Amino acid sequence: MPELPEVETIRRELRSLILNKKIKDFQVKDSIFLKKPKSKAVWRKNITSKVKDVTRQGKFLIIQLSNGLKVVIHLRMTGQIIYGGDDGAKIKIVFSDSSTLSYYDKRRFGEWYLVKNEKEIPLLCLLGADPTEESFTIDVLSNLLQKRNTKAYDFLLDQRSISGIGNIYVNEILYNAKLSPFRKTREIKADEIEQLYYSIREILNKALKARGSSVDTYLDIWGNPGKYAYQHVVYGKEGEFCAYCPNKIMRGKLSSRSIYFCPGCQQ
DNA sequence: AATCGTTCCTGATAGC
DNA sequence: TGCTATCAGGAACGAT
Repeated sequence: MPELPEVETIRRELRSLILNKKIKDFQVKDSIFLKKPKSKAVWRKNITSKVKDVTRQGKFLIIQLSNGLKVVIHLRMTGQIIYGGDDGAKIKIVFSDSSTLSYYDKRRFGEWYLVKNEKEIPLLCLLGADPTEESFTIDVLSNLLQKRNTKAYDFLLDQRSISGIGNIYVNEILYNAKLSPFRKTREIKADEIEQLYYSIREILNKALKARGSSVDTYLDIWGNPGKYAYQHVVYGKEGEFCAYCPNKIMRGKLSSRSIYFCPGCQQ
């Protein structure tokens, strides 16, 4: 499940690798990933341009081309981007120096767009604050929490409030902040908001330093796993003792996905 | 209008 | 042992 730290790790290294390279060919083995346009031929015709920049918005990876078009990729659950790669790739970008980028995706949920404007992608134009930016302050978080009337867990996962957090980091963040996943956003007090803010920053920064979490299929562009899963304290840790109290980490269901939390610390 | 539950997809694994 | 059923989760979609 590539979330902000994983997509950002990919972006940073991909950028320095493919900047100013010209795309020579675009090979597609499975068209399910091409969301807009859907035609393989239109992609092949329009993608042959130079890479001007590689950016990220939330969990979207964006390859900016000199011809003004943008290749927007969302890895969803099992999407992988590998520099080089093999013949098993579902999509392959070939550069004029013969280097390649390969795309793999076991569960086929990934999304590829080739658009003039990000606004053509429904969720992308609605994305909320990037929690790793300087502009994301305690006040910003506080205002966002007031605007919503939902549970802390659902709030953090909603890409329209804060972008980039998925199920691994939401569980780690809430535990670190000692905040219940069921807590209503408007009922969170000022000192708790401050703690939540620092937990968001700290967990995402540490995950970024460790090059992300490889619990399922995530790999960096070299095909190597990230190391943050070794630092997970609640995600996938059902039944293990909490580090701060005598309780054990519990697993439950919220909004039809798995939540992991300490019933003692996160009241 | 905003929130909540269901669906998509396939590989891994629990359970009979 | 071998098969089937269930689970995993990001975000669109439909229902409330």
